[in-house]
Amino acid sequence: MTLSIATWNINGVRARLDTFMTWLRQASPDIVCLQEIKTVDAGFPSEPVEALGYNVALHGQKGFNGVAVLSKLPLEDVSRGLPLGEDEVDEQSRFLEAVVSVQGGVLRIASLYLPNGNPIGTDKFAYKLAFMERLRRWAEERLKFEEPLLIAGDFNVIPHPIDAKNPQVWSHDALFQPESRAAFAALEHLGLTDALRASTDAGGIYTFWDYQAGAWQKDHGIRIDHVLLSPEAADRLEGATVEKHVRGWEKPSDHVPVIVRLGLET
DNA sequence: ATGCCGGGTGGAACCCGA
Repeated sequence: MTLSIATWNINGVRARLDTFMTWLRQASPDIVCLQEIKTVDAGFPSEPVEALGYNVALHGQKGFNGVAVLSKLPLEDVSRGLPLGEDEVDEQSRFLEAVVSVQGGVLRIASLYLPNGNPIGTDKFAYKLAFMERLRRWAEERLKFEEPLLIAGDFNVIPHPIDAKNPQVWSHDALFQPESRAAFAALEHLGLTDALRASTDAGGIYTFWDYQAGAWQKDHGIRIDHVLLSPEAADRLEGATVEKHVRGWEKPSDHVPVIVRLGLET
C-alpha cells in the first residue's frame, strides 16, 4: 500500500481553520506535518481534526512558531524540540518528532520549522546556522537506526537557483546565503534525499509566494518547504507533489502543502 | 533603501515573517 505524508506551513492554524479543514478533507493524507500553527497546544483545533480520524501531537507556542504532527496511525512516541548542548535553552517551538508502526518496524517523522535567519549578519542568522548544525547532529544519530525517516517542513532554504523564479532577488537574503545552502547540502551529504528532487529535475516548482507585491500573480515563488528521506524511506519513494492550487484559495497561507508517497505496509 | 500583506498580541501600534 501507499502511505501519503504531507507538510504545510499553515501560517496560523486558527486564522486558517476553514482553509485547513477543507484541504484536510480533500487531500486526506495519512500523516500531516504542520508548521507555524502560532498557538499554544490548547488553541489547536484538535476536535475537528480528530473527528477526521487523526491522532494529534503538538509542540505549540504563543503567537509564533509551533509545529504539529497529525496521523491516522497511532503516534507511539513523541519528542519535542531538538537536543540542546550544556546550558543551552531553546524557547522556540520548531521541531517535533514522532514514530508510527509499520510492517517490519517503524516510520519516524519530524516536523520542522527552521528559523528564517533574516537579516543576515545578525544574531538571527547565527541562530539559523546553529539550529541547522543541531539538526545535522540529530539526523546523523537518527540515520544510525537505519529506519525509514522523514524530515518534513519549512527549511527556509532555497537549495539551488532553479528553486527560485528570480534567484538574484534573494542574493542578500538568509534563505539563499552560501552558508544556508551549504548547511542544507550537509544534510544531504549525510545520506538524506530531497524527495521532490528525486522525483523531478524540473524548474518552476515553488512552495512559497509572498503575500506582498503580487508575488502569486507573477508566480514569483521559491521552493523552501522540503521533505528529506533516509535511504530506507527513499527506497520506498513513489512520488512527491506540490499542492500549488491551494495558494489560489480564499484566505491562503503564503506556503502550500507538499505531499510525498511511500510504499509501506502498515 | 523601504514598504508592499497578513497573522499575532492586546486593545494602538508594533513585532515577525520571507
